[in-house]
Amino acid sequence: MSAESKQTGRSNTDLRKLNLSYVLSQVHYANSTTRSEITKATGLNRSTVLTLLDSLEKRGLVIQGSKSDHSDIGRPSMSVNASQSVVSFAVLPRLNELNLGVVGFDGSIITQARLPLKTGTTPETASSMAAEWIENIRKTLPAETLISGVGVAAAGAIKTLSGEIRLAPSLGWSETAFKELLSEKIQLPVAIDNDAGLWCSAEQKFGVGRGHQHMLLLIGVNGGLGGGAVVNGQLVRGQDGYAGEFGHMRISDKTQKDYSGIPGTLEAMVRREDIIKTLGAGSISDAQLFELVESSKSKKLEAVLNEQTKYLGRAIGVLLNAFNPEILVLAGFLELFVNFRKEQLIREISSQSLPFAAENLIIVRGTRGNDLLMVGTAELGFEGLIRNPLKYPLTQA
Amino acid sequence: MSAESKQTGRSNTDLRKLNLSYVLSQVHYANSTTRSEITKATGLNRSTVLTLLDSLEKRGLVIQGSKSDHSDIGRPSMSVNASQSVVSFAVLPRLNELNLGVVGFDGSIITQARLPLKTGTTPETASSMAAEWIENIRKTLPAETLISGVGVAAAGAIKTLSGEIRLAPSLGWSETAFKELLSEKIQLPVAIDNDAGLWCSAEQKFGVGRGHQHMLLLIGVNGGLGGGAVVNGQLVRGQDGYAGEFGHMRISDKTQKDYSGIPGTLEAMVRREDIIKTLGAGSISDAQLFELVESSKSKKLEAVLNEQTKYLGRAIGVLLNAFNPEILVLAGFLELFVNFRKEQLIREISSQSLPFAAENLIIVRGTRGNDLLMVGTAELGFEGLIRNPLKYPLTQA
DNA sequence: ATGAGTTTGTTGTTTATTACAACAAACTCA
DNA sequence: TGAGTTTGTTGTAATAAACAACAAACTCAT
Repeated sequence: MSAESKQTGRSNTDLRKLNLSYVLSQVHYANSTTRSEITKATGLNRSTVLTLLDSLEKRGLVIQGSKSDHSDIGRPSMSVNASQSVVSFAVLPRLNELNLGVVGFDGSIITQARLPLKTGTTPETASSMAAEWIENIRKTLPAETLISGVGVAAAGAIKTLSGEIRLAPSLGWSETAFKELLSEKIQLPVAIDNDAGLWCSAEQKFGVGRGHQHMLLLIGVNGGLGGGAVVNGQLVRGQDGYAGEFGHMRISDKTQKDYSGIPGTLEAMVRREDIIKTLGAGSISDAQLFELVESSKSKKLEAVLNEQTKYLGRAIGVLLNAFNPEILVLAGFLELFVNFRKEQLIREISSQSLPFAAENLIIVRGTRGNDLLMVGTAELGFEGLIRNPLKYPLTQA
Repeated sequence: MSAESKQTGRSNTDLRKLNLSYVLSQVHYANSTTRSEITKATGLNRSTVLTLLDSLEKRGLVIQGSKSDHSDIGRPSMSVNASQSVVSFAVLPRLNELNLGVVGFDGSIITQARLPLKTGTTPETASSMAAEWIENIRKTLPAETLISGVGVAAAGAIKTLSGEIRLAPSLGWSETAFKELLSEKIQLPVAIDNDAGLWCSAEQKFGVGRGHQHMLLLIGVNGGLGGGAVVNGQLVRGQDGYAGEFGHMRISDKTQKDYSGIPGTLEAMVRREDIIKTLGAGSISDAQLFELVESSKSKKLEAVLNEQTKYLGRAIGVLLNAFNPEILVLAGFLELFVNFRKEQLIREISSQSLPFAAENLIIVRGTRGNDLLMVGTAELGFEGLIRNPLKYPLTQA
């Protein structure tokens, strides 16, 4: 499909920008690589790669090492690494905490903090807390540090272009211009997106979805079920950024409602709470949950899981028919179904979707831990830099 | 998202290829335009556009007219038109007929034919019929005609890259390498895709979806319900080309089955047949159907339509949550719901999806008639040419 | 009609960027 | 230790777009 996406005529300068951008993204996603590998990957001439890398190095974005350890024949190629001196901030407001971090362009988490967030904290207050933390950290960073930007991840409906949080039930926020609120306090470029979508994107770039151009992610937590889709290597955001709300897909005539009040949706039918209740457990982690499920012999649990697997399979079937992805990632408590119900799940999927859409599908668990989401959120702050490596407004720390 | 899609390093020659491709697509989609408009649209220098257009004209792809009728101030800009001497063939095998056509690069349908297709005709026979017709037409074309390629559209599961028809129920075909079958008979590049997806793409390029980057299409005919999605200006095909099978989305616990045997799907709940039966009508066209519905006072029809609107709204809600498109196109007999049930439909949609995903949505009828699909199918034959205007293997007629 | 004002076509020159060629450098291996 | 191989580096060539200048073709006011 070569419809006009938004491409326009390209000049010589644009050509260089494209090549710089591609080389920089190679370095960023590979973290550590060599000049000769970049030469092979780009298909550009050795001397051209030299020029490109030199100008990236001059800007402080990459570091060319003297030699890379290897044992191949021929002169060893110079190592190329993403600079740790270029950083992006990640801001993740959540139910009870404000999770903050500094992430290096090499993908390392340099610092992070968890500030408690009282219920009812306003966006105004939360953004001030984040701004203050960022300013304090900024002072402690080495003088040569360059700041690329700030990424914010929130659970809810986010209008990505304008940076508004339309509704974030777990935070009790609505209709807030959060991007503006934060950016005017810290004078840095801020981007904001839905957390599930960012997770999806992060799995594709750094996690289990590496190398896949078409993927789906479903993630279940206590208060909801979200998702994301990658099509042709790009996260699907839609017109305003509300795409990927797979939790609210209605798949049943049943009347039980999800956290948004819509009946019969995936989020209404597949609930962590219901499993916890059946187990008679309290507030436990996913890991603990999986242990309990594994050791349980409860018939009632069996029934609940059967029912949930049925509906999860149905929803996945719908999504496969729509997207025909290469890989499906189940994260959060949904890992449970990969761990203990994979066969049943696959049966449900195949009985409820066209066989073709599922025939080459890979189903995997998501990457454990919250580090991936933090890196993925910081990624928002790197996007502008990668798109335009030499002109993007990098700020001195 | 600037993940590595499939971009690679770009040379000066690639730069020219990109610009040629962009200019050519501009001319193709606008059909008739002027040099100065291309200059504005591309942002390239006047002299550069001159060079680009000259080399396209030398290859016989565009025609630069002496003058364009206008009444603006200043020297009039030269008109630029897509050449009608460049053509693509469209092949559309259907239930009872083989629809064939020659489409000019300017979007005009030059010739078309409908050959009867007996039930049970094999892919081998059908491809021979198509090949024979193409060879005959080829002889009648002016000597300077250049053939870009052949596009095939079929209803069913099409593995687009390999060109296999995995299953086409209405034709009774399965597991057929149709692309290979046809291409070896005519020695022309052949591409094949799902008809609903092509319709969607055609609506975006030439029809009601013009200018939209995110759109959805649902199309209902007698034997089934298909769809397509455009994300970031590109048709979503997925891993193998099976994406967009919205008819087989399961949205209900009910057990009535669709034409593929899956229960409770959109295709099972919203059926043209059921409306026809309620009306007591026989084999009628969509236009006749709409007239009958408009004049009917039947309570039974009322009930059937209410029920179908409910499920259609539910399915649309699911899709809006997934894709957040700018525009939704309802085509085939589904136009009915835009004509007579739009308010109810919108109510159903909003009660079953997040309000945000639908707030800026445009709902429209599809473009009437089969011409659009023919043009869209021929488009498959133009894709290679547009991607690489100077090197693509154009064949003399 | 006529000339000022405006926009586009065309051509020669300049600038930017990558490719190419040649050689030096750094490694492996026999 | 030297042949073979691959990479780094540098100077030059090739390619493509931008720029500048002028001619051409039109509108509009006088």
